[in-house]
Amino acid sequence: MQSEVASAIYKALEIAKKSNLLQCQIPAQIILERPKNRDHGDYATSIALTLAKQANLQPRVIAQVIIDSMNSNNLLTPAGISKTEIAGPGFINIFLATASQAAIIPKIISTGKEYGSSNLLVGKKINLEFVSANPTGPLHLGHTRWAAVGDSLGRVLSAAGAEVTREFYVNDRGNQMDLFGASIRAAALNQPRPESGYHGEYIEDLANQIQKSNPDLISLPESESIAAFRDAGYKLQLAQQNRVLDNFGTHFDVWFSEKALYENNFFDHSLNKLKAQGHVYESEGAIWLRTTDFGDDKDRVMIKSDGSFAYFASDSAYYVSKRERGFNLCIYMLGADHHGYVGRIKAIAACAGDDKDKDVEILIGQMVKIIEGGEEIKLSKRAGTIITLEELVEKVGKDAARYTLTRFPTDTPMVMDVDLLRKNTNENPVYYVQYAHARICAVLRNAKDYGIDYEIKSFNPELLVHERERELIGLLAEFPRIVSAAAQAREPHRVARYIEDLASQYHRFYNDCRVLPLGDEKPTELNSARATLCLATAQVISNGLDLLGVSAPEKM
RNA sequence: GCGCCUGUAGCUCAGUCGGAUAGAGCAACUGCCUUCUAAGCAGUAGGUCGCAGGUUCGAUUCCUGCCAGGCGCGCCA
Repeated sequence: MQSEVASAIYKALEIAKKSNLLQCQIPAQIILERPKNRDHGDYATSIALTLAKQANLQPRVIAQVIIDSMNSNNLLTPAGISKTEIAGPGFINIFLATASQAAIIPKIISTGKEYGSSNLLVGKKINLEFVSANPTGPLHLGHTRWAAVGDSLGRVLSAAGAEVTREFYVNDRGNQMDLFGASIRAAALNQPRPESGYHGEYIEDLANQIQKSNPDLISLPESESIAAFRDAGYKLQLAQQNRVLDNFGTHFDVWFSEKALYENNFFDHSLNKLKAQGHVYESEGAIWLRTTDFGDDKDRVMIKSDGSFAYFASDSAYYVSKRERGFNLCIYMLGADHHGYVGRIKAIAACAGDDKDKDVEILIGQMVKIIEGGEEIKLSKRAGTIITLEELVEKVGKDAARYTLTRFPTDTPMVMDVDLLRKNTNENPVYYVQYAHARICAVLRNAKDYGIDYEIKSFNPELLVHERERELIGLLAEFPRIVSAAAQAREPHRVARYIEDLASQYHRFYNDCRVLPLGDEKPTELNSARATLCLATAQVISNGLDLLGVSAPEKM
């Protein structure tokens, strides 16, 4: 409906311009908004206000010209418009005819799971990198935020037509890995762990497991033994992360090994590529990338003066790898403690000859705090430091954890209240939304028992005239727009906020509009039409929850 | 010192092409179930949108400065 309305306005403007009633440039897109206030119609546009200046006319005069043009050229009825009015400084409020508004219902049902999808990002091949935790310990809260939001963003981008690869970068080389190996070995020997090593309880678990399956490692010469413990521990820990993420509903397409960047001369290849662009130089015995050419604070060392690779070497080669694997957009999701990397990653892209504003995007996730019993939880037995993903899921369940983490924009620090997430009331938005879905399913089960026919083919759109019905339908029609906007802005939380609105709107409808017959009444066409509306609503809630990776239960 | 993020109701937070009377949940108060799931709905109350300027028909939204809080500024990974 929306596009019909927009094009009707567009045509009206064109005609008015042709007949010299208006002198202005017609914008390519007519923006329709949903007014907050229902009295302002189903849609409203401020087009007359924005054109006022260049047309050199009062906004209200322009609005009148547009409306006259729509009237005299018979544009209203075909677009499903029943009424227009000019309001305030020059808004045009648009009211839809019942039947044309309700036409979205069968469309939703027949489109099913695909309703909300678009081709907005068709042709975009996106590398979505998130979590990328070091394989030296369990995933903690910061990772958890990305595990939820990143996965959801992947779903939203896919729904917008993009081809998305979810990627986890495994830092499987370097000092940290060696410290990790030494820590496990120390635990196996019952010796004190290295000063700056790893101290969580899980290190002992790893040591025990390795001892059990490979009792010989302990007796190897020290450096070999550390390496052996490192490699064995790394495999176990990575598998543990994989398993936990899997339980969480977050699945990666690629687990990319940092070590692999140094195999088959790939690093040299990527270095040559950067050299060819002219931003590599040597100084004080080290090899540098001149990232300051592109706004970074300082140049970065790739190969240290002792000949070893700096971490940044991997970053640069990794970027080259992504681009060579055919991705035309690389999205990095980083924790706030890494936001200092934004400049240098962008600079790598630019040094590789890419457009740092278009080919790379970096999303920063702010910190997550978790409170229970009114106090912040800081300690985790397992990790030795902060609470883990696994522990969070044990406490509140997968759905509540995922939902809560995805319903806030990532650039805001957030507080999770464990006690609240365990509540089954509308304090807890997950249950609020899921409950709406379960409620609809119950109504539909009962409708079936009544023999009420809510198939598309018997749907009569003229009957849904109640204010609550119209509001609900209007909101259902918004869903594709919400998903597209969420994809465009890389903000999956918009989907969450939308389904909360939708759930609320459904509950209001449910309260005021009886779906099923009362007592001995015989089912009417209105019962059917309302049941069909219920079915469409359930579909949209379910699609929305699915984009967040949260289940849509049929019973609660 | 420099950079990024944040500041909206008592609390937790929404509010991007700048739009009409700034919203939701909780907490407080008042109603609604012998009939669809009350895990729900309706109502009352609650605000100098951090502060001060600027841009314009119009600013919570854009720009500048300031104040407050969080985080980051290695030839570590």
